[in-house]
Amino acid sequence: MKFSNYFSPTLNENPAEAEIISHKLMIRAGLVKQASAGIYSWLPLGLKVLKNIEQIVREEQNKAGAIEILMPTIQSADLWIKSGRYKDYGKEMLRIQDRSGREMLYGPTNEELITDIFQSYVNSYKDLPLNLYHTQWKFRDEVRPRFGVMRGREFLMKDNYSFDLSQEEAKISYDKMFTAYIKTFLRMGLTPISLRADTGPIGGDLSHEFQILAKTGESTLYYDKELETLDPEKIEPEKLQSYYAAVDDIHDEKNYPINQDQLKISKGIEVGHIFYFGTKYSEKLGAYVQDNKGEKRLVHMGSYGIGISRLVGAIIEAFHDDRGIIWPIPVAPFHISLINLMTEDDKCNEVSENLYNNLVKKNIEVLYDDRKFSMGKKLSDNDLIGIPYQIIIGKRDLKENLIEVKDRKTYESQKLNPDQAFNFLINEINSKI
RNA sequence: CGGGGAGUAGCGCAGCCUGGUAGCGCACCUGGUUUGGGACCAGGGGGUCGAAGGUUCGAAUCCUUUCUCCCCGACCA
Repeated sequence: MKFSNYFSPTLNENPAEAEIISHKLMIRAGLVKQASAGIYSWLPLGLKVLKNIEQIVREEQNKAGAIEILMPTIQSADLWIKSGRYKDYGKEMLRIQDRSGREMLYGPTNEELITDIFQSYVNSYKDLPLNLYHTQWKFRDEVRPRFGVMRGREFLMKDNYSFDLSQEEAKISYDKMFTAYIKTFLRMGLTPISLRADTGPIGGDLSHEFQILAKTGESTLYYDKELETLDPEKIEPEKLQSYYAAVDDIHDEKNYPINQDQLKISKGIEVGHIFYFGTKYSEKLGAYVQDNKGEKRLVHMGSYGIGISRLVGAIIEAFHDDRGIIWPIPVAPFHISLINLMTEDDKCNEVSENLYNNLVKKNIEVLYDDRKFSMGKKLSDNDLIGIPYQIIIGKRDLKENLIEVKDRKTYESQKLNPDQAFNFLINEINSKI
């Protein structure tokens, strides 16, 4: 993509409305624009990241055997009245009426709808286990939205729902999702810490939340340091669940079950939550199957959520410096910023265009900064946007047929000729996607 | 929902106390000069001062009402 043809409005100054670093950077780098409190428009760069995150989550869900569907944002109140939550949810639920005065709502979650879908079609234990998911916008009318997309009222969430014949089988589904979650966050370059959690208003008996480490995180986590060094190929859910991990209001300084030198303390941001809640909804909404003896049995359910839009902010909280964002390659909006410092110079243009075309042919995503701005403006804009690799092409080095390849994270750079740079980056990026 | 703060050009802000025809920086447009870390010179465009009402000869400024946004707290993916 040529920057001059793109739409990526960057800002020099910090927006008055933003408080935390990820929010500031998201606005300055032109990822989102606030539409109203806790509601955002996603601009091209932000949308690319959002889609990349969504896709990683999707791939890991599919690998774990979940099946994708798509449920609507607007739901009828009927099912919610049946489940009892139309009353319980209170003012957080955005209630609306259609033209004939029918009670509708903008879904804050989808247990009711999914259970209804399930009970409409599934009648036999032979069809279990079943695990359905979708990635859809939700709306929760928070008392106080804040922190940009990290705590929006409208937010994109992947949520899925597992159906099993028994509690034992439900635990197997639960552990599959647990494993998928760890793998998902590791793939994004994050360090996930899983914590046993209170089940909260969704109700039930087993629940874990997933936090990712970030210096600016809201909660303080105390956990076994083993949790920091997980091999995505060898995730053992039972073992991981046995490790110590607690948030600060649960952790007891004087009494915790591991050695002091095993204990790590870090800040975290919650990005996922999983629940096993048994037959709570199947009971209320009548989700039964027949078992092998022909007897009707309530299905055991679990639900699993990942805050996709929140992750965009959380990843920035985890990866940034004072120059801007530092995207991990798997979620980055582009792989390479190709910065042409001298768009007036024929040689610079020629080398830039060639390299750009060759990289694009190899399916590398390149943002080619061909804008007619001064060098400093372009360099700082690209640092702000945070694309993981930069190729800097200027008149000075080109006299010796050299261009600069810079790592956005370490800020280390090397001078290579264009062919070497091409080969280096192809290898580098393909090994990390 | 309780407490606090803010709405003036696209963005960031000054002006308000003490009423008198609205200003700065950035961005934007035109021309020129520049080019290895947010360029420079010259010229230019852009605001019913959040909205409604009131006081006054006169309101961005004083008064009333209202809307919106932000921050702190209680709650959450």
